[in-house]
Parts: sequence; C-alpha cells; structure tokens
Amino acid sequence: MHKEHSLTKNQQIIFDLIDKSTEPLKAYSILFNVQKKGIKAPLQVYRALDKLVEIGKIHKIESRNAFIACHNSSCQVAKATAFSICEICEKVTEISSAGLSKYLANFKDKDGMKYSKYNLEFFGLCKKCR
Amino acid sequence: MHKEHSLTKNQQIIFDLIDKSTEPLKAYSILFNVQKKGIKAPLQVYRALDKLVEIGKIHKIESRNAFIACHNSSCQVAKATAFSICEICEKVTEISSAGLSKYLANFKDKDGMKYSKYNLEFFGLCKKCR
DNA sequence: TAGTTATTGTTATAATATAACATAGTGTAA
DNA sequence: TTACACTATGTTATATTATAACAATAACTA
Ligand SMILES: [Zn+2]
Ligand SMILES: [Zn+2]
Ligand SMILES: [Zn+2]
Ligand SMILES: [Zn+2]
Repeated sequence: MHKEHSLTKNQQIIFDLIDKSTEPLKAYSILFNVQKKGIKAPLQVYRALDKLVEIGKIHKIESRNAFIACHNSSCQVAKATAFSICEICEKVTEISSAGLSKYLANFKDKDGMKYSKYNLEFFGLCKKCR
Repeated sequence: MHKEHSLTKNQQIIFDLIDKSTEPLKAYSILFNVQKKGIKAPLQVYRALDKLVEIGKIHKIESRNAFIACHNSSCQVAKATAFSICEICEKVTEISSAGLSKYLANFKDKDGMKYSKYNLEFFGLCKKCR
C-alpha cells in the first residue's frame, strides 16, 4: 500500500507538520514552522512536498496553493482526488465517495479519451458557515 | 446570456489575445504580448483576467496557472468547469458533457452538502501524444 | 451636476516556485 | 570493500505568479 514508504528526515518533519494541521498549509508557512528543525530553504520544503505528493501522503489543493495530508485510504496515490472547500472559512475536506470516484474513473469524453488522473475541487459553504 | 457583457478596453485586448490562442496563456506571457498596446503592468493584466473569469469569458486552469477562453455555451459563468489536460503537450480542452455536469451539479457529500461551484481537471494523454 | 462606482495607471512588494551546483548518504553488485 | 548509480540534502541565487497602496480618470446614476 502506498502509505508504507519510508520517509526521509525532511519528508518526515514536513509530513508530520501537515498531518497534524487542521487546515491546508502553504509552502512558506511550512518553511517558517520547520526552521527550528534545521530546514532553512524553500527548496528543501518544495522537494519534500513534491515527493510526498508523488507517493500520495499529501495532496495539493491547486486553487489554494496549499497542502493537506491524505486521510483517505481509497485514494489512489495522488491519481484521483476530490475536495470540498468552504469559500468563507477555507476549511478543506477530502471527499471519499465510492460513487464519485467510480463515475470519474470511468468517465470518457467525446473522443473516447480516458484519463489516468483527475483533481476535483468543489466550492460552497461548510456547515458552520451556512 | 453571460457572453454579452461589454468589455472595457483592457479586458477586450486581453480577451482577444486569449481567445485567439490555441493554448492556455499565462499572465506574464499575456503581459508581454500586450505591451505594444499600452498595457504595461502586471496588475492591469490581473485585473482584466479577474473580471473575465468572473463573467465567465475565460477560465483559469488552476494546475497550470494559465487562462483559456470559454467556448462552451452551456458552462455556467465560471461555476462549473471541467478540462482535459495532456500531460505531454499540455493541450487543454474544455469538456462539455451534459452527463458529467449534471452528475457533479447534483453531487452531495456525506453530510448532504451541495456545492455552488466546482472545477475538475482530468489528466492524460491526448490523441496525438498517445 | 454632483456623487458614486468601476476602471485605469503606476510603483513597489509579497508570495510561490525553480535553476544550478556542491556535498553527503544509501543501496547494490562486481 | 570498492566502485557505481541513485537519492537526498544544503545553499545561493533567481524566476514566476500575484497583490498592496495610492492617485487619477472615466462611466454611471440620481
Ligand atoms: Zn487522498
Ligand atoms: Zn466554512
Ligand atoms: Zn466554459
Ligand atoms: Zn498531447
């Protein structure tokens, strides 16, 4: 399973930070928070983020340039992601819906093209903000 | 219909450029291309882009930080967008599928939350690149 | 025509991300 | 164990994307 990669030191530090955060974190906010652990340069952060995304431990929320940990065991290594985003409080939740992922995984466009990967971001108001 | 907004000078210049492009354009590439028409600063470009996105004449491809003109009359003013993106040649096409948009517009998550907006980006290989 | 709003112009700066190069660790196979 | 390949790290500099702040104009509207 994709969760079993052994992380390097920097990857682990940065993953831990993202994993315990209740909100998506931005790269430079991560940088600020790990400087006391010896990670001093943006590139160190971005390299760890790239790897963590690649192995599916975190996802990038493209519309926000921010990163969250994956808590969705059915999510296929960064290949099929769906999120709900509250436009007021910016709360982001990974959507885990068998129906949705099945529908999208099987979606074919007019030319019969099938896709190897997708990212879906829903926007609305969360419970609290309604 | 949403296409009937009358554009201001800068908006028109920038829309024309995007509209006649065969590929998504990035903000600073747009800036470079309209400097001869008197648009000299990033902000002038970003302001026009914001407005054009808001009224649905163009869409932002979030994963690419690039903009394409909307050629999809059924697309509801930037509220419901879907694209296919070729990971080799970077060709981007707006997907116009009644089935897909119906499915997503009606999608409710576990909490019964309905969304006012979504953006979906599919990735794969286009015909030419396969 | 005065008041209001949207748009523009301009300079500066913030925020996000990568290039390039040097060094160090890790696994593997002769 | 040594050479090799491969990955990760550290570091400086720079590229790319986007917004803040303020002044001036144009367009709308009561
Ligand atoms: Zn996930
Ligand atoms: Zn909320
Ligand atoms: Zn459209
Ligand atoms: Zn292609």
